[in-house]
Amino acid sequence: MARLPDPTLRATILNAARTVFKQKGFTDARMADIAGEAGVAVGTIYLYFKTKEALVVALAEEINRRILTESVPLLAEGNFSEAIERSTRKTLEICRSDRDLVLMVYLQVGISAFSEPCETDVELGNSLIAILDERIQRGEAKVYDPSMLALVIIGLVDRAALMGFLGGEEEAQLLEETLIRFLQNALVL
Amino acid sequence: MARLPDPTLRATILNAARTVFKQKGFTDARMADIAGEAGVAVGTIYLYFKTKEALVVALAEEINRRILTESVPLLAEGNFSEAIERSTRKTLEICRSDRDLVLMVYLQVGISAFSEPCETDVELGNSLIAILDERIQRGEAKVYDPSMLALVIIGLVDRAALMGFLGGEEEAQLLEETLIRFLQNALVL
Amino acid sequence: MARLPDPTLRATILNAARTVFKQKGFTDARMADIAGEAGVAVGTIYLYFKTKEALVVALAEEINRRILTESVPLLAEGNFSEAIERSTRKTLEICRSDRDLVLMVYLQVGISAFSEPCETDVELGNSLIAILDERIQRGEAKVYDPSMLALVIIGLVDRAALMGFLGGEEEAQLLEETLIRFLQNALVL
Amino acid sequence: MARLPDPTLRATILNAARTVFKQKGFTDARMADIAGEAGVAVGTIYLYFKTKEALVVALAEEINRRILTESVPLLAEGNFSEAIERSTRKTLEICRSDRDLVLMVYLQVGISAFSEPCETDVELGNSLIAILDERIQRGEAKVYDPSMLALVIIGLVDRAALMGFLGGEEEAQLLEETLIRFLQNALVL
DNA sequence: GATGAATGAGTCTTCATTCAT
DNA sequence: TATGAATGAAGACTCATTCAT
Repeated sequence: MARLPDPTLRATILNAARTVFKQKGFTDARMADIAGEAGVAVGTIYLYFKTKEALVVALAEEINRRILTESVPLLAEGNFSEAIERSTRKTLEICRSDRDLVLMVYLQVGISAFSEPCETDVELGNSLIAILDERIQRGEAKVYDPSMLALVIIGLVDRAALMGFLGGEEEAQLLEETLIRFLQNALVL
Repeated sequence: MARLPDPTLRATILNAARTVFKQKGFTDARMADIAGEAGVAVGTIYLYFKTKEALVVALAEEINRRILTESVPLLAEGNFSEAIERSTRKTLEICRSDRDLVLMVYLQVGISAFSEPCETDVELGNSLIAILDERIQRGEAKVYDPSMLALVIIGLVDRAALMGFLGGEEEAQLLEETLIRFLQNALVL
Repeated sequence: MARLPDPTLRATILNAARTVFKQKGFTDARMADIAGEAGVAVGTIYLYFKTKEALVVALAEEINRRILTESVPLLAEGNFSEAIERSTRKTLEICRSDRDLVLMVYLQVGISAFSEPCETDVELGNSLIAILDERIQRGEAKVYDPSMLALVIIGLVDRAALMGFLGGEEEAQLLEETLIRFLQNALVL
Repeated sequence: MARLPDPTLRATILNAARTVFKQKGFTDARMADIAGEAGVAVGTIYLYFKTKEALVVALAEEINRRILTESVPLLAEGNFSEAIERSTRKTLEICRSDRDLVLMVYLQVGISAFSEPCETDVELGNSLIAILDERIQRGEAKVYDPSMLALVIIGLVDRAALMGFLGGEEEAQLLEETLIRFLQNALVL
């Protein structure tokens, strides 16, 4: 019986991968598990993703993409100090609703440590650089090298998101406030 | 009386593990490689380390221990702003001379993400908390929750160290300066 | 549609296992040897048999099945004394043509001594019990507890088959005659 | 601290081996377990036994030796029919008090199937042959080839012992009675 | 004799990936 | 496009045995 071509199959598989990775971790997740969760055959996964690692990268890209479109623009709008707060909260919120994805991003560090950063990593960096450069030009931000600053901020927020997850709810909240003030103090002129 | 346990063997094996992990990464490093590098039999490794992962954890503990004894105390001495600079430079220097270990530490995030933080992680955090608390009490540092602040700083410096390694020498230098000023701005009252 | 499962592959693998077990014994037989003999990949074996021991059990079931269908029915037909002779000769013949399998059956005693008897063991016992009970009812056989008698006979013939193999051809023949008369004297009224 | 030379160490080790083999089976029993149970170092075992298998053979010899000295002579004394009963009961009693050893004997079949029978196997066979031959000469026993008959009887009793153990107490008793009458019917003229 | 640290050969099994259908 | 049977490389770990003390 021919299955109708499913244009959303890629997304279905990716969601299945997320679920299974969350339950079992990267190493213990078997492609067969993911196939089962997605309701497809193992071979089908390979029509959409070249390797198991590609699934992780795609998952990481997904959260990067969300931050890129939902969180980063907030940093460019309005008063810098408030922008930092809004943007940081948004980023942590995104991470919170996809906590497993954040772990994936970190896992990916292991995967890509010796390889190339993925496309959205670069995009995310560039967007941030542009915004920070603009803020510096306008005299709203302390003067840093924008590229390095972007690295520092991404790393910091990323790491804070992970740390928040490893602790409890209350601690996460406290960490969020600390992080925002930390960033404001470090950045706002 | 039987052959006495060789007290240096553990260190020999650990160094071999560092070398091999550096060359091949965690996953591609075979226990046989490590044994060969250490000049012992494979089984001997298992007399000192329960699993392959235990080698990584031990390696991570090593760098934590160095930061704890060499780098953290610098943060407590003298003028806070200068202490931040000295301590940060020292930390990055330690990381630089053991860049492979840093990657290991990051890899360990993958290993221990769902498990307990290792002993030295906790110690490192507590030391930092004590120092920051003291600085805040003395009115030298901006007021943050010390625990959260410690997390933020550890994460930040850690991440920066990793990032520096992924880039070139020049970029690493620039990142170091950026990081120090970032920390100073965020912390010093 | 995927490659269809090869219905003969299970038998091919089982035969290869028989050959290799015969040559090397259970412990020294490597799964790779069996795979090579069968002309399949190692992993393929695991599609049909859960473990190496499962191969032995399957082999043991095979000879049980043959005895059950070819040998046991002879015990029910015609004159009891002659039935004993025919059935015993047939059993030993089956064992002779599959001498390696008999050793496997014995090996299985080691494997399953503390676990459940396999399905065909039970079937074999039940068939024998039914026949012996019938013979006793008809006054053709000396009166024993049929269940226990079945155990005794199975054990005896089984053991004799093994012993015959361990000796030479001539001895085997002599053992066969001895066994038949032994059974006739013990059983026939 | 020098341990006093223990003349019973061989027996101590053998008993430890019996205990551990009983608990874990041959394959899963580690030499270290046996050493621990015996309260000696691993290397010490090798002063008394060449290999792990040698422990099994020694254990098997032990039960053979007991049957040889305690059970077989009973078969030579007095009325044949009663001698069969007494001897069989004794044999099964020996097996019952050392049920683990019987399993070892069976395990040994796996070990020695392709190698030589052990010394006491031969002795046991010869003793039995002599007695049966004598009984036949005296016209007390049905005429069989004594060698083959010995094999049949040893195998039968041995197997019955094993089977009895796998069942319950009551079944064992029933099996014993069945076996004795079976042997009497088959043997006594 | 006794010890037990060191050895290292040995292998079952897994599972990402392929490809015939 | 989808399937899933077949592949086979890969490797952590065990444990019987040795031997320096």
